[in-house]
Amino acid sequence: MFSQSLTPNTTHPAVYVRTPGADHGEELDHGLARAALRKVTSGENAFLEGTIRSHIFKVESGALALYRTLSDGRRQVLGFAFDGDLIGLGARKCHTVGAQALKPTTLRCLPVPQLKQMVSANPGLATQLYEAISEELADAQDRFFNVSQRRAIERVAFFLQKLSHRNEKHGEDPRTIVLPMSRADIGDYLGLTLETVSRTLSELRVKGIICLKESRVVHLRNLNALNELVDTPIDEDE
Amino acid sequence: MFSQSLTPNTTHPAVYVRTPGADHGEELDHGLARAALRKVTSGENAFLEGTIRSHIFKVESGALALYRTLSDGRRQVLGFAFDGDLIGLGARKCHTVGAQALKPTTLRCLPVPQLKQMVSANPGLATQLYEAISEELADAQDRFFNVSQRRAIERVAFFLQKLSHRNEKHGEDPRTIVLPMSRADIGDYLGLTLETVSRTLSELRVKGIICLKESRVVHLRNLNALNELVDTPIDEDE
DNA sequence: CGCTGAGTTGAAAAGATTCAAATTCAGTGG
DNA sequence: CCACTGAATTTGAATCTTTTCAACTCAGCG
Repeated sequence: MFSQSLTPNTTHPAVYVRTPGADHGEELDHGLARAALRKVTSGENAFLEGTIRSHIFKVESGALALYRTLSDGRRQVLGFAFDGDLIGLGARKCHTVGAQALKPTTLRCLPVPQLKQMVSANPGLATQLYEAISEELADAQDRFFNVSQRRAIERVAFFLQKLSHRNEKHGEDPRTIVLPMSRADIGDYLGLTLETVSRTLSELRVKGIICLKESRVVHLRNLNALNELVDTPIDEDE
Repeated sequence: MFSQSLTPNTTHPAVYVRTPGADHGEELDHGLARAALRKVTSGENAFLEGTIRSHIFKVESGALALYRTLSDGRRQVLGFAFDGDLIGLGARKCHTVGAQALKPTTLRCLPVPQLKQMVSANPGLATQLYEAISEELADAQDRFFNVSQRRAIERVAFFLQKLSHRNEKHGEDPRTIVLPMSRADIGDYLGLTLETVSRTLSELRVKGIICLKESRVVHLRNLNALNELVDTPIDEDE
């Protein structure tokens, strides 16, 4: 599509993949299980934008924000990574996004040469990586779809719905969402200011759709209403 | 990253790849060269969203818009494809986007089973597809980056810059851009209304950055100013 | 107990959309 | 060849949404 090759100054977005329902293959998991553990403290970067992609990582625990920085200092959060997610994948030599821990986080680190070795030893792995990235792209398009032409309330609903589905997949309560990220991080992810995020959460609370126990703990009181916000972009009644 | 696995109702975005500077490998090109030709008229769909992905296509001539449709009928254009671009790639069985011709277009059609055969015969092809998709993802992130948090004028500048770079790569005049798509298509691509796109082009004209010979022919009079709009999102002076 | 950072809320301003009207253009049929 | 029709585009004005700037609250911490 239009997008890829036209970009001139596109730093290349290493592909940041999270394990889908099915995982990336035993081969990969096996290699990762024996990989070194690394701890990063809250606020620390697992890797920086533009640095050599020496390892790929699997998040054991914690949470990270994947971001790019604008020339003027603003940043765009491209996604969040949680336990079980793979990050740092990609065909390019350098990381095209940074990965900053949102809280204390532990990572398995698999050196890229070792990954390459595994791929050449096991051709099926390349296909798995292809599929994983295909998922990633699907996700990026979905996010684009749900952000670029939508109102703040729809964007925030989309965000909460995603987290809810994630909880569901992990056998956790889909109605209780613990946010490891700040309002600013959410805003940078959804293309909104932190004030708008805050206001919108308040609006959802007033409408009885969510309940804010603490500022970082969201309880979804009305999942149907939330889903409707995501599905139907116009003609939402009060 | 966060995006991929959380999505519940994510239709899957077959990966729509265009040939990067380097192509997708002789193997693939070879297969495509012998593939059947198909003509689609302006407005016709090469394939529809949700239908079985029976073939992948290479655009021989013409132009297409790749889009998804919202439940309320609105649509999101995810990209445009021009001659040389590959479309229809992806790991999923069904197309997750539709591809509508913007003008009379010819396509090479390679059946997916044949592609699979080629991949199994040539493991390197899987890696090439991986890299191609990695590019595609890079592009999607770049677009997201340049749309979600930016003003209309910056979005339109980004769009024009992309087309200019594309021309450059193809040995065409980077200052003269012929738009095969309507203002509405551009709006659906940039997350703006068609009126805003029109107004913004007028604004760029008034500022002397572009010159509109015809409504579909844009001449870039001041590339530096255009690039600045893309690079620096704030503090643009009049 | 005062700091500091995160979050909330208010009010004014900026930006985009919506609705509507006018204009241009391409293609058609007389 | 020209008027006519419909689609695409441009432009205007009112409205709506989000941002911006600022004030205020709250919790954790030295």
